Amino acid sequence: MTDNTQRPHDGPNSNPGLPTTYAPADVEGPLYERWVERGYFEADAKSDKPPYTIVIPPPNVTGSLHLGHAFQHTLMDALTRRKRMQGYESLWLPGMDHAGIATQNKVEQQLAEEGKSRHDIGREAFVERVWQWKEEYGGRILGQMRRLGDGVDWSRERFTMDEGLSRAVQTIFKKLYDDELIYRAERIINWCPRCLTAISDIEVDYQDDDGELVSLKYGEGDETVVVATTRVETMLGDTAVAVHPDDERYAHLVGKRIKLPLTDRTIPVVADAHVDPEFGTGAVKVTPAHDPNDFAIGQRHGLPSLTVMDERAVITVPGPFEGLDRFEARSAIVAALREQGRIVAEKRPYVHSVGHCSRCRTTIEPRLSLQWWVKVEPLAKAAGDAVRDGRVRIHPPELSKRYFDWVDNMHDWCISRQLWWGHRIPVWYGPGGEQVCVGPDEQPPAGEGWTQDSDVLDTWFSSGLWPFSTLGWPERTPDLEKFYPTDVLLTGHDIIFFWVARMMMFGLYAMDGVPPFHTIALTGLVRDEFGKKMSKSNPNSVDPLDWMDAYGSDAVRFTLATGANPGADVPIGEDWVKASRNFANKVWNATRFALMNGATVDGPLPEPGDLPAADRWILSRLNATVAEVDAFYDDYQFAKLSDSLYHFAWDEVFDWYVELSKTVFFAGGEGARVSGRVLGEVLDVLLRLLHPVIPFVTETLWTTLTGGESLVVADWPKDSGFRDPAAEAEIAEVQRVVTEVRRFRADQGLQPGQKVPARLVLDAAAGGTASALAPHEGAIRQLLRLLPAADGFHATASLPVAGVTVELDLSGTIDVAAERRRLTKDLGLAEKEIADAGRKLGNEAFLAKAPEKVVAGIRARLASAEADVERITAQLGALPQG
RNA sequence: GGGCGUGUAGCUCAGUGGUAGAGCGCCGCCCUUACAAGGCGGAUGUCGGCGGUUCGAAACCGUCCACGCCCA
Repeated sequence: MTDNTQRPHDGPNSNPGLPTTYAPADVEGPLYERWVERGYFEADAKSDKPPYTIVIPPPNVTGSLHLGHAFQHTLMDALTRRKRMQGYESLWLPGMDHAGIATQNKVEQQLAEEGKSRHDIGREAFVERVWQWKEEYGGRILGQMRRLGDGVDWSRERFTMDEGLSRAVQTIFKKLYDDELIYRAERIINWCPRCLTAISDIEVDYQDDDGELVSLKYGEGDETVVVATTRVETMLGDTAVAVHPDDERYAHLVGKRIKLPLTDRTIPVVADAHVDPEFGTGAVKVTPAHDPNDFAIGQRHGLPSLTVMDERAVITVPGPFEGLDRFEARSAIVAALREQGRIVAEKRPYVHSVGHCSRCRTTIEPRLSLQWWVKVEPLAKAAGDAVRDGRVRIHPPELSKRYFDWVDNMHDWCISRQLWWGHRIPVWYGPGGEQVCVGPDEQPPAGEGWTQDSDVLDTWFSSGLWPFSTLGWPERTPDLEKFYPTDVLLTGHDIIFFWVARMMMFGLYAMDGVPPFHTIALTGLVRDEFGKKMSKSNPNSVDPLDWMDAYGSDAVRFTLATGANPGADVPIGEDWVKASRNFANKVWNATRFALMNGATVDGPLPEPGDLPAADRWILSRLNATVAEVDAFYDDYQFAKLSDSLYHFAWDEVFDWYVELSKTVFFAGGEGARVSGRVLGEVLDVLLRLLHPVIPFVTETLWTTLTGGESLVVADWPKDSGFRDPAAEAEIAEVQRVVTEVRRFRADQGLQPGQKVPARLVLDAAAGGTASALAPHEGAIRQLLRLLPAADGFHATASLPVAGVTVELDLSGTIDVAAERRRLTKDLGLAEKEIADAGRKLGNEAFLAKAPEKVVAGIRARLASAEADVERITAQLGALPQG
C-alpha cells in the first residue's frame, strides 16, 4: 500500500522504537484481547463507584456488522469509555436478539436444501435445529464487534431466548394477562402469505405499485350499483355494498339485496356514514374478512365475514377459482366478469400504495384472524408522559414530536406470530374451552385435552424488556439494583416505534414506573459519500470490515464520529476513512518525534510562571480543549468533539507547538528538558482525550510515552482552569509574522528549503508587541529558514508585520510584478474593509442601537485596515519601478 | 392528504442577529533530519428564489420552488 519504506530518510536516522507509519493491523487484535483478558470492561455490581449503563441495541443473531452498527457502536463505546475513565462503574451490556422470522427463514432454507420442510421434522426437532444453527453460524457480529474495539462486558452477554430472558418474557406476559392488558381477539391483521404469519403494522412497508382499478357492476336490471376495486378477487368474499346515507343516487337501494356476480349469493346494500360519496361512484364493496375498513363496516352492520383465501392466499371458495393464487384469481375473475359484461371501466396501470412484508417483500394480505393483543393505551400513555414531564429526554429534541405522535395514537399491538422460533405463548386451552395463562413457576394444567397455544411472541416483545431482563429481572439481582435504570439508549431514529417505545412501555410497567433510561440519543442513518441510502440490495453498500482491514478500526471509528451530528444522517466514503487514517498516522508520528526528543511525563510540571510563552500558550489551549470536549460529550455532540480534537491536535499542537519546540530541543540543555516535560504533558492529555474515539493508536502511543498500564483505565483529564490570554496573543503574533513571510517566499517562488539571509528589525514604536516578539526570534528564524545577516547584507525586500520588519537579502532582483500583484490585492481588501466599516460608523442608527462591543469591534477593524493601507502603500512605493 | 426536516465552496456538511467556515477535492512549490498517510502557500460562494422585520439577516417572519423522511 505504501512504498515509503524505501525513502532515504527512512534509513539510518529513523527511530528504532516506533516505525515511521502506524500499522493498525499489527496492534489492534492483540490490544483488544489484552483489554478483555484483564477484565477492564467487566463491571462490578458491588463497586462503590456511581454506575453508568448502556445496553446495546441487540443485533439480530443472523446479522453481521454493517456501517450502521459500526456507527452506533462507536458512539456508545466512546460514551462508556469516557465514563469509565471518569471513575464511573461503566457497563456496556452486549447481546443479541433471536429475530424470529429471520432466523426461522435461515433454517428453513437450510432444510429446503435437504429437501425437507419444518413440518417434515416437527416442531421440537425444528427448534433444536435452530439452536444448532445459532451455535454454528449465529453471532458472527460478536466477533466483528471485537474488531471494532467495542468495550462491552462479555461476561454479561445475553440472548433473548436465554433461560433468564425467557423467564422475564413469561413473567411479564402473565402480569399483563392478569391485568387484562393482554387479550385474544379476532381482527384483521397484516398477513404475510409467504412467511405464513401475522406481522405488526410497523413491519409493513408501503410503496406505490402499478396495479389496476376495475369498476364492477353488481346487481341486476334496475337495481345495479358500480363499485371499484384494486383487489377484484376479494369480491368472492363480499357480504355487502355500502353507500353514504345521504347519497340520493342510491337511496332506493338501501335495505335491498342485490345479486353478487359469479356467486349464487345476494348481498345487502347498507348505508354507512364512513363512505365517501365523492370518491369513485360513491359505492364501495364490503369484504369484512379481507380489509380493515370493511371489517369495521361489517361490525357496524352485523355483516358476516367470509374468508375466501387460505394462509397462502389461495382461493378456497368452491368453484372455478378454487385453488388459484390470489393474483391468478384476479385475472381469471376479471375475465369472467368481462364475459358477463360487468366490467364498466378499467384503469391500468393504477398507481396506488401497497403494503409489503418488510422481511420478504411479499404483498401483504389483510386477513381476519384470531390473535393475541396488547392493550397499549395505559402503557403508551405512561410512555408519553415520561418524556412529557422531562424524566426522559429525547436528543435531539426535534425528534420528540415523532415519538409523541406514535405513543399518543398507538393501536393495540398484535403480539402473536405463527412461527416456531420464539417465546411460545404461555396459554393453555382445555377440552371444555378453558383458557389458562401459566406463570413461570406454575405447572401447566395436566390431563386429557389440554394443549398449549401454538403461536410464539413477536420478537419485539422480548426486546422491549431488554434494559432490565438482561440485568436479571424478574429477580431483584445485584445487577438490577446497581445498573437499573440505565443511562442512555442510543439508537437509530428509525426504530423509535419498533423498539424505543416498547422499552419505555414495558420498563415503566415492570419497574414500578421507573423509566429504563434518562436519555434517548437518536442517530441518523449511514449513507454513502453522495448522501444516498445504503442498503444490502444497493451496490453502494460497504462492509466496514474491509475498511477496518485497509485503514484500521480507529480510522473507521473516527470517520463515523466526525460525521455524527445529532439525529442527522451520516454520509461516509472511503476518502474520508483515508483522511482519518492519515490523522491517526499524524498523531503517531508527532508522538514518535516527541519520544525521540525526550518528551516525558516524569516529574512535576513546572509552574506556568517559569515557562516560556509557547508552553503557556499550548497549556492554556489544552485546558480550553478539555473543557470544550467535555461540554460536547455531555451534549452528545460527537461530530463537534471529534472536530475540536482534530483541529487542536493538528493545527495547534503538531503544526505550531511541535515546530516551535524544535528550536528549543535542538539547543538542548535545561530548556529542552522543560520543553520535553511540557510536550509530554500535552500529548498525555491529548491521547487520553482521543482514546474513547480512537482507542487503539492512542493506547499504543500512551503506554509507550507514559509507561502506564492502559488508557482504558486511565483517568479522564480535568480542566485545570489555567488560561493565558497574553501567551495566546503573543503566539498569535509569531504566527502572523511567520505566515506573512511564508506567503512572501511562496509568491517569490523561493523553494521551501532555500535559506535566506535576513534581519529582524523590531519596531520600537510598537512597544509591547515588539518586545514580546524578541524572545521568539530564534524560533521565527528556524521556521522561516532565515540565515543571520552577515557582512555585505543587502535588504532587497522589507516586510513590515505587526511589531517587526523582516528584511530579506535575496541576492538579486526580486519578482517585482509578483510582489506588486500581491500587495495590490491586499490593498484592495483593506480598502474594502475601510469602506465597509466606514459605512457602518457613518450610520447614526447603527451607532445608536448596536451594542457598544460591536461598535468597538468595527472601530478596531477600521483602524487596523487603515494601518494596513498605510503600510502597503509604503511597500508599493518602495518597490523598484518596472 | 397530514406532519417534520433539508437547501451554505466541486462533493459531504458545520454555522440560532454583528468580518461566511471545516473536511475531502482542486492549483502551485517542496522528500526542509517525526510524518509524502507529509510540509508550505493559493483559488473557490448573488448562503435555493422573492418579499418583510431589523441599525444590521445565511440565521427571524411570510411566500414560492426543489429535495428528503415519517404518518395516513
